[in-house]
Formats: sequence, C-alpha cells, structure tokens
Amino acid sequence: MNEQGTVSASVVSGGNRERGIDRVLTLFAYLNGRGRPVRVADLPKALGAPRSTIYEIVRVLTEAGMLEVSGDDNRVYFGRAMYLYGINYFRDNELIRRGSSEVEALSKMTGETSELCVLNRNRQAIIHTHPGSRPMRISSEVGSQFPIPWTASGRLLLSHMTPAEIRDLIEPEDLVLPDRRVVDIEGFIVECLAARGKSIVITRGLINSFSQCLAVPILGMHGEVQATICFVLPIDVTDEQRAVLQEHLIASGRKLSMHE
Amino acid sequence: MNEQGTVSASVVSGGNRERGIDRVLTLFAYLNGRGRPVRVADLPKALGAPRSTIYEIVRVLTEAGMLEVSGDDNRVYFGRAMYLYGINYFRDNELIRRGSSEVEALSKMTGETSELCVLNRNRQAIIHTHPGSRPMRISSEVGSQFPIPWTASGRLLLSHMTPAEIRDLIEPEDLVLPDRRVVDIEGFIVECLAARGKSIVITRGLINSFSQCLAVPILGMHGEVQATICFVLPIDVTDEQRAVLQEHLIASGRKLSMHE
DNA sequence: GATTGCTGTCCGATATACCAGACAAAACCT
DNA sequence: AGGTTTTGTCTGGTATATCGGACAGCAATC
Repeated sequence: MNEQGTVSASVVSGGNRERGIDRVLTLFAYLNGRGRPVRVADLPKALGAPRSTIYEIVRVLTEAGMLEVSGDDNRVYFGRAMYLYGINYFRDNELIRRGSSEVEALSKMTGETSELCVLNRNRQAIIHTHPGSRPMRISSEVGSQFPIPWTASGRLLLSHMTPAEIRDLIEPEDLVLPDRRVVDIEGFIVECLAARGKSIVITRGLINSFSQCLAVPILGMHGEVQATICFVLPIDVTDEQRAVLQEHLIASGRKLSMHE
Repeated sequence: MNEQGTVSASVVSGGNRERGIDRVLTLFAYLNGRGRPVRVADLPKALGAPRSTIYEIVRVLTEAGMLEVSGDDNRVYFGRAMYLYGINYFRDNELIRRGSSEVEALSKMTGETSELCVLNRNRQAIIHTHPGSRPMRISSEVGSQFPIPWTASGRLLLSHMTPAEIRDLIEPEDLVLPDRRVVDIEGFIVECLAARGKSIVITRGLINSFSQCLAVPILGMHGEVQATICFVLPIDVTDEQRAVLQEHLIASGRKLSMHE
C-alpha cells in the first residue's frame, strides 16, 4: 500500500487501470492520513493516479458533498456529507454511544481525561474523549489517530493477534515515538501477548515523558477486544490516586463488555 | 444537474449501465435517508441496481470500513471509517467548530435548545445541537435532517435562491408537515424571498403545534447564508422572554458571520 | 517578452468494470 | 418432504469509464 509508483511504471504500460471506486477509497485514506486539506493538483502524484481521473473523481465527489474544495487555493478535504453520514454511525452504534457517555461520566466523576479508542487498520483512533479538569491538559482530539505502539490501548487492541499478524501490521515508522526513541518490535509483541486477558494495561512515558496511560478492554461477545477506555494521567499521580482510578476504569470496562 | 443527456436511450435496451462511484453515492444517500440499517438483499430493488453490482460494491466498501454489515441478518450501515473521516470535517471546518461551541454557549446561557443548521441538498441538516434545561425537551438529534419547509432555518437557507430554483429543489412530499397539513409552495417561496436580508426569521407551529423556531443566518464573505443558528422554544414563551432570546441569537449570528 | 512550468479541461481509444444470467444453498412455504 | 422463493456467488461479454495526451490559460522566471 505504499507509494511506489516511481519511474519504472513505463515497463508494463497498459495494466495500470483501476476502478473509480478504488481510487476514491485511496483518496479518502490519503486525505485522512494527511490530516489537512490537499491541493487537487498534488493528488495525481500523491496517489499515483492519472490527472484526468483525479479531476473527474474530485468533481463527482464534490458535487455529492463527500469532499469540499476551498475556493481560493483549490484544496480538497472531507465534506459535509461525510460528516453527516458518519454521524449516523455514531448515533446507531451501540458500543460507541454507550462508550462515549461512559467516558464523559468517568471524566466528570474523576476529573481526569479519558478516551474511547478503537483499532483502525494500523492506527489507534480516538472515538470520543472528555478533557479532565487539571490545569494542564494532556488530551487528544476526537478523530486523531496514533501509531499503535505509542499507547496502552494499542497493546490491548492487538492482544488477540498472533506475532506474525502484529509484525505485518506495524510499519517501521510506527515504532518511532514522538521523542525519536524507537520501540523494539519484539518487546512490543511480547507486551501485546501479555495484554491478552488482562483487565488493565498501563504504559508510562511513551507519548511524552510526563504522562501515563491506563487502559481497559471492552470485550465483545466472543471475548475479543472491540475497543478500549483509558485515562491519560500525569506521570506523578500517587499510588492511592491511581488505585482509585483503576477501580473506576475497570468497572466501566466491565459494564460495557459483552463478555466477562 | 440531472442525467438527461442520453437522448436516444431506447426504451428497453442496455443503456442502464452506471459507474460504480455513482452507485456508491446513491447507496450512501439512500442509507442516510433511511436512517437505519438495510438488508443487503433489499438494496438492488431499492436502488434499481443489479444484484451482482450491489454485492460487489458492498464488499469493497465494507472492506474499506465505509460500511459495516451486521453479522446476523446482513444489514448494512455506515462504518467506522465514515465516522472517522467525517470527524475530520468537523474538526477542520472553522464555521462548524465555532458554530457548535456558540450553540453550546447559547444553550447554557439561556437554558433553551439551540441548533446549528446547514443546507444539504433538499434537506436541512442539524450539524450540532444542545438541549435546553426545560423539563419538556423539544430537540432533535445531531445528524437528523428535515424537509426545508418545516423550519425557520430552511427559509433562511433558501433565501438567496430564485423562485424557479426553489420550486426545482422542493419535492412535493417535503411540503407535507408531520401533522399532514400541506404547505403552499407559492406562499413558501414568498416567505423565502422575504427572508433575504432579514436578521431573524420565526416560524410557529410547523413541526408540531407546541413549538416555535427562531432562526438567524450566518453569512459568508459574499453575504450568502452559509448556515443558521436557531432556538427551538415552546410556543407560549412570553414576549419579554422571546425578546431577550432574540437579542442573544442575533448577536451570535453576527459574531459568526463574515459579512454584516 | 519569451520561455518554462504548472493547472485545469477536453477528447478519442481501449482495457475493463459492470451487468445479465446461471448456479447453489438456504429459507420458506404448503 | 417436495416445491417455491430468496439469497449470495461466480463467470463471460460488452458498453463504457478510465487513461494518455493534447491544448489553452496563467504564473513565474530569465
């Protein structure tokens, strides 16, 4: 899935055709990965697609409201229809809806930042979050996505996989933490396997040096990890404080799980 | 903008082919309109598309996470990817973001239900809402969409259009109110034209007999109505109460507008 | 002001995605 | 049970959507 489409494309010449729908999905994934509006003229290179195709696709998707093009510098991004459609998912998905209100309740009760997370291919996505009341916030925005090795939730979300599957899923760049330290893949795999069946997983100092993450699984009908809830805490909370928070968190996880 | 181009399309023959991307967009619109998961097997009839095409499209979209298929009875609905993509829109769209927090502020300040609305083809969509503190709530859910003639916001959102455009946009069934009364299209057009340039529009007893709607426009750079904010109030608030609410609402509208 | 590069639009050829229809399996009837 | 309908999968042929490339309009550079 990486962008390999360099010069050598001339060799095969003919067989480069692709369905419109596939181009569309690639485009969506690319925009989501970039996280900011992209100039239409840059898309053909970025996606390895012909210019005429891209312009046509963008035109159709814009008319449908799935994308929006900013008037002045012709940058595309997700449109209102995508938002409205996505809201349906949120409203109708029992797990997400219950998890979100649980996250809010947790944060209001404890004053700490909590998040509801799911696996999205090779990223951990934040479905919902509620900021804590601490003066210094350590929170992420809804919709942001992290490399899995950065978080405690990530270890839980991969806990049902085999080492081979994990190795296949994790890209080399995912192992690089924000401060440039590199996570050892073998150690990471061991941590994921160890997370299986655990009621809570804690990571300290991964995303930054001054926070820690407490995550619990939300289990589906067959015991699989559907999602996680986590607290993002300062690294220096006392053991007593953490013990209380753990208890709340584990209770919430149980409450949302279909399976003990 | 309708697909009228094929003049000679002989009555029966093969001219029924359509692009995958168009099928996909139709499918999305249909699911959104239905508002609940739909059985895959029903889609071909509902969309007028060949079965093999639908099954293929659903497969691809499901793999990409744009749709989800419930395991037991094979119903499709919007998937997590749609939600995550849509969140990007929410996060990055300045108007929506500012409007949403304004709506929350308005509701917290006044205790009334307020909503942020935009035009979505021939529907008025609720982008964000915050319930009031009244014992009896009259609120809609985020993402729900109404026929334009039902609301005060709708009159503002169409106020820049010509009578012909309005006539073209409004479907006959949009004119039927929830209680079966029918809105007169000519009168509605007059109301839309009258809304042009107005700082506030009020409708009473349209969606139901016990509520009224106060809406103000959010104007873009060229004076066009980009969105509206509105209060949903009981029909029997006093004139003094309404005067105060109007003032707040108009102030919020001005604050979010690019243009006086 | 000539040159170069970039952007967006348009058009014809052809590779292929869509469609019709056959088939199997399950569900639903008498 | 036996027949009928519904559901999901698969395959080959053909209408057509995609792609390459040409073109015109701008902008930037020399």
